[in-house]
Amino acid sequence: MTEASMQRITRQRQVILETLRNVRTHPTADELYEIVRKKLPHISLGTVYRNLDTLERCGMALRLDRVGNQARFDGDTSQHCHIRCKQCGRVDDIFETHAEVHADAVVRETGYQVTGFSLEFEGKCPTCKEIQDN
Amino acid sequence: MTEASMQRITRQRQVILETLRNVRTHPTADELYEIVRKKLPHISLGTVYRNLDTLERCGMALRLDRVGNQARFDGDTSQHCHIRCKQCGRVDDIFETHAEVHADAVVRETGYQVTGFSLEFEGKCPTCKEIQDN
DNA sequence: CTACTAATGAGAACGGATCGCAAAAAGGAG
DNA sequence: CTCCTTTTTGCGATCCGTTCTCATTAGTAG
Ligand SMILES: [Zn+2]
Ligand SMILES: [Zn+2]
Ligand SMILES: [Zn+2]
Ligand SMILES: [Zn+2]
Repeated sequence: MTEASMQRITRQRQVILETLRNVRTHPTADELYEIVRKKLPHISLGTVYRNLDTLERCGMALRLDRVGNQARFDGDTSQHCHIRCKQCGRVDDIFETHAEVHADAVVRETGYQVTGFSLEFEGKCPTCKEIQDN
Repeated sequence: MTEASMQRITRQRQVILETLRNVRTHPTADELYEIVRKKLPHISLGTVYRNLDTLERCGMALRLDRVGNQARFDGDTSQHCHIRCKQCGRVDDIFETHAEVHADAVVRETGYQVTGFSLEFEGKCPTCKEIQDN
């Protein structure tokens, strides 16, 4: 399912995607809901969840699986990885991947049919680092 | 908090840790609960959760976050990574890491104080692969 | 043994995510 | 435009993994 093949382009779907693409924060569903509500005050949280799900299945958004206890979403579907602040939960992008990973060796070791991998960094974000230092 | 400094060594705690260490499946809390119940029929699920939490804080167990919608736990705290079957959720170990990751470059790019990273593979496990082929 | 405190069992509560359903909206045909 | 069909929405109920509460139990020091 692609953007073109999505059967209805509703105002809600449009605004949700637009908002997700214009934000760099990898928001949770309810964070996105709060932002979208400024444009569509009567939208429901369920609609946000449903559309995020649809967008993910269309390959137009990514679900960052349970970084913390809530799912986060990413409107940038290009290849990049993430770093998460252990203290405040903030998630930032890492576009230059300074890593070399050999999946073929994993296949030999495990017998799995490997379809991908995710490399995620964790640490303390600049803001939390500064707060700690004071 | 270390093993020695844990204030009480209860039978429940003992059995939970023992069971977790003797299992290779990276069980969820309720899977572990079912196994432990065979030895301690009156243990409660809450106790399993509480002790897994304690063990994690003592560095005696690992919580594998964001594998599916349930947390999974690992009694092997040595350095290794995991591969997860997208179809059935099974998690296996990968002890030989065929990957080279440069965290220092990430520090430069993001300004984070990087404390670690996790590399997780995903794919289809041997069992699910065979089922599909038939 | 007693006294003190941590841990347990049972169940209620919490919270993120999903579901069910009637109403609304989108799109197509004429 | 109207009429009809199908998708989507809003809203509330529900699910389910996890955490919390609290009276009771049990580990440990002395
Ligand atoms: Zn932070
Ligand atoms: Zn991103
Ligand atoms: Zn499998
Ligand atoms: Zn493991």
